[in-house]
Formats: sequence, C-alpha cells, structure tokens
Amino acid sequence: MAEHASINLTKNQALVFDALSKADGPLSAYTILDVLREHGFRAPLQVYRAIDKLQELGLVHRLETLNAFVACTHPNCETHETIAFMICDTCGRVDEISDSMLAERLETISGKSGFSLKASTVELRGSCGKCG
Amino acid sequence: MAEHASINLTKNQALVFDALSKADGPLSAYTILDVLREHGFRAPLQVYRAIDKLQELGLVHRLETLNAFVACTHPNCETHETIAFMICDTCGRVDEISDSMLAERLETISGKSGFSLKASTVELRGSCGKCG
DNA sequence: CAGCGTCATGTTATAAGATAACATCGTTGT
DNA sequence: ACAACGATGTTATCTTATAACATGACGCTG
Repeated sequence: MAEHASINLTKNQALVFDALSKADGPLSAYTILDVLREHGFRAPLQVYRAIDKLQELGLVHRLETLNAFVACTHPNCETHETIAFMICDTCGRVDEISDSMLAERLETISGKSGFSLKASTVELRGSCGKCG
Repeated sequence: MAEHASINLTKNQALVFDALSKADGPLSAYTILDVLREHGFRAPLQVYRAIDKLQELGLVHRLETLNAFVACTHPNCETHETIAFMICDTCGRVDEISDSMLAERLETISGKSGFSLKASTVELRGSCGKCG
C-alpha cells in the first residue's frame, strides 16, 4: 500500500507514513514513536522530522484539535488546498473532505475584512453515521 | 471593562478574563500565569481551571493552531455557535467572525456524510488588512 | 446548629507534545 | 578528493496540559 508515494521517501519517512497508513485513526507523535521503536526509533525528533517532510509533501495532515496526525486519504493531496476533517468523537475515525463551496466561503469571509488567506484549518467534531 | 459579564465570575476567573481582555492578542496559559503571578497565581492549574469555566460561559475561546486563548469579542457569545478566527501571522491580531453561510455549509457537508455535527473549529491564517 | 454536598482553590508532581543544539553519516556534483 | 547538502542520531530542554490529593467557602437540609 501507498507504494505510489513512498518511492521518494527516506527510510524514516516511509516508516512513519506506513504507520499512519495502517492505523485506522489519527496517531500522536509519541504513539508513532512507540510503534516504531521495534524498527529502531529512539527519539521524538525522528518522528517529528519525518512528519514535517510528509506534511510538506501533502501526504500527512495534522489534526490541531487532537494533537495527532493522519495519512492523507486523497491520492495526491495538494498542500494549499482547503481541507475539512470530520472527527468522530465516538469511534475516532477521521474523514477528510475537500469542498469547493467551503473554500469559496472562507475566501469570501477573508476578503471582506481585507484578510489575505494563506492557510485554513477546519475540524468538525461529532458522531459519524455509524456511531450516530 | 467587561463588568457586564464578570459579575458571576470568581476571583481567579475574573483575573484570567481581565488579562485576556487587556491583551491585544492571544495569550498562552503559561503567559497568563506569568502575568498573574503578581496577583498570587502560582500554578498552571489555576489558569487552566479558570479558562475551562470561561470557555463554558463562552467568554473565552481557544485557538487550536496557537495553543493560546482569547477573550471573546462578541458581547454574549453562545457556546454552540460556529465561529471562525482570522489570525494574522504578522501582527498576531485575531479577528473573530460569526458567519451563518459558513455555518450552513459546514452543516451541509456534515449532513451529506451522515455526520452529526456538535462543534466546529475554523481558524484562518494569513495577513490582516493592515499587514497586507 | 450540625452535617452534608458542592464548587472553587491551593499545591506538588507528572504526563504529553514539541524543539534546540550538536555530532555524524551518506550522497551528489564539481 | 572534497565541498555542499540533506538525513540521521542523541541528549537535553522547553512548552503545554493534567493527575492526585488536600483545604476552604458557601448553601442547603434535617
């Protein structure tokens, strides 16, 4: 899995990305560290440095309300795109959405105030369909 | 200032709220602690507990992307309302917006996926009009 | 009044998240 | 070969947040 993107990744980056890809929910940096100890990880920086690169590549997203990270579910996610996350507080699943009308609305709101929008964070909390 | 709301506040809550109200930007919990040391604050919990209550009352908001807090700029902000924050990365000012079309769009997006929306976090990063 | 519950407070310690600073190693291009 | 660059490893530290436990203030109720 995820071979299409991991080709250019270094060993550590690939390990972190695989850990996130295999997880069925967001992982904290320290959880990733624990998962990868058996692969030689010893320090948080090994995780954070890999995550930094993966975020630049758009392969990983940070969930601000959870202090955790998820592998991008879109094939090749653009960094500058407006993305919203729906986070189920019951089962922990995260759904990633790209909605153009939402993006437009955020631009409109910003524009009204003369605000030059560079990045947006949208995180929705609630219960997913299954957990209702 | 802020007398209209601080009537029901305890001493610590009022101190924290005043500190945030006087600041011209978001403050971290530990910055608040330092500011209030001269008023007898000694430990982080005194700040965090006050903040918890102030958030429940809708008087204070947490900025997830900054790990910091601001006093609400709306007279009596409802807790359940959808609020967006525009954060200027240059001058640090934060503008709080309540936009019904944005709220509707978030509801629509959620609804499509059968997601029951309970709370939303929207934080926009960029440059404000003055910093352009 | 006494006893009880509840909420705010105070204090110490610790958990959880993130970065600084410095050394080493491997690859690439000249 | 060697300089430049990027990735890695390691230790220590900083920032953010909470656990656990004790005390004090207040109102309610018997």
